[in-house]
Amino acid sequence: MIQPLIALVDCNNFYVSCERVFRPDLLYQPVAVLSNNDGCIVARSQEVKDLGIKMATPVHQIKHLIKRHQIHLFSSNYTLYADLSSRVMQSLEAYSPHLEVYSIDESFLDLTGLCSHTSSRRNSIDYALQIKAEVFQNTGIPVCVGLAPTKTLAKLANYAAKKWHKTGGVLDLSDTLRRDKLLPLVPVNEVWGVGKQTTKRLHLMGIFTAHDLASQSVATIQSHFNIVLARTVQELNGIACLDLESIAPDKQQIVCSRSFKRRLTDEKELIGALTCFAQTAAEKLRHQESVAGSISVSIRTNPLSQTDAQYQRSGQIQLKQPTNDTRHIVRIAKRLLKEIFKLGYRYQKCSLQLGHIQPETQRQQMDLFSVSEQSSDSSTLMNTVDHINRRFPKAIAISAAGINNDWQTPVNYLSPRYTTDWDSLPGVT
DNA sequence: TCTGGGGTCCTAGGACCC
DNA sequence: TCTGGGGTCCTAGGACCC
Repeated sequence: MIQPLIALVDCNNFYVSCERVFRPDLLYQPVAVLSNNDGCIVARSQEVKDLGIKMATPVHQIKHLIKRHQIHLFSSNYTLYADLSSRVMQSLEAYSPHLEVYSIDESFLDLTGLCSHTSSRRNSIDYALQIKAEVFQNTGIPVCVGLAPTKTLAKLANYAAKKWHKTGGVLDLSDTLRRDKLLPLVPVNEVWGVGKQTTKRLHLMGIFTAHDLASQSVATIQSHFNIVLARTVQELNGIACLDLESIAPDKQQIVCSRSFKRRLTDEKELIGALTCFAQTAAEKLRHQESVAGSISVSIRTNPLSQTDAQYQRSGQIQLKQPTNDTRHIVRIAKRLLKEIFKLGYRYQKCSLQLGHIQPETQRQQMDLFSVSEQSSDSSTLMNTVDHINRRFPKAIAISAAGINNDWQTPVNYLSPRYTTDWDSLPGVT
């Protein structure tokens, strides 16, 4: 039987690399990309990591470092990142018939039988090096490749390929001898699926490295923790428990939420924000040809504020009849907001959540006594709106969404949409 | 003054049923 | 004093991921 071979291809400092593709002058400069609100650091170049700046650090805490080291900042340019991501994934498709796009910057590829026919490790390494070179050639994005018989080990191989430069950005952990050498060097919190809380408890049990965890009996871990971590132990030992999912399942919930640039106190302004969220969420819902059976809305003040009075509440409604009509969702959201809104608080964040999502085609039969809230021409109208908005973004919107939404996030360091907007195409002089 | 957003999965516990 | 047992469904909350 052929040993399975999974590759994890992960882009290096993805958002930063995207910015650098069009700004080669920044290649060896410290570069960071900021979160939606220009509030936190969400991507760092190696130079920034070397300064000891951690992921999700609030910008205001490191102003002095930004100034002293002249760190180049960028607001998140998701349009650009999404486009480059799809180009990376397109390049990868040539290398395996089974590909799972795991996130915006990484994919699992099933290479079983594709490059192990000589059973020499060199062969798989060559294949991975080829993948790496082609992605860079096609997109300008550097990647690292981890190879192993399970997803968890492939993640680990990728971690090591990134950390130890002499691997050349490619590492194969198919060989158990090699695993025995590497796993004792990897802190247990670097294992995929082991987070902060689990790490704390593992430390108390004297488990500090990936090797320590792999040596535990599955039953022990299952009894002290849960099935998820028990699977991780098996995966670390080369026994696959997690399948490659080449077909992305439909989303089970869709969330839209934002922190506001400034605190909102007026119900009208919250309605405006909520209406925007409802439009975005409903559009996503229709894009996967689904309807939602429940809607919930939540609002809160800033929990980190020492001076503001705190308030947080959410409300949910199960719909008699599932919908994907923006107008209907907006109506319900407004009604929910009315129920939970309290005057006199400074609201920092608001979110809208669609749940109980099901395929449109399986929309349940109405019961005998309910009156349809979704008119028969609804889907025609929504399709038309989506169609127009795809060509002319935000051309059609619900009026309550407002035009001057100054609660929206500041983008002080936004780069152009180099690849998706004619007027932003980089020129050559 | 300023601290991201969008997801998934699992578990415990309550309600309810027979 | 004793106060069934087993099953399902739903929800809230925790933990994790990128």
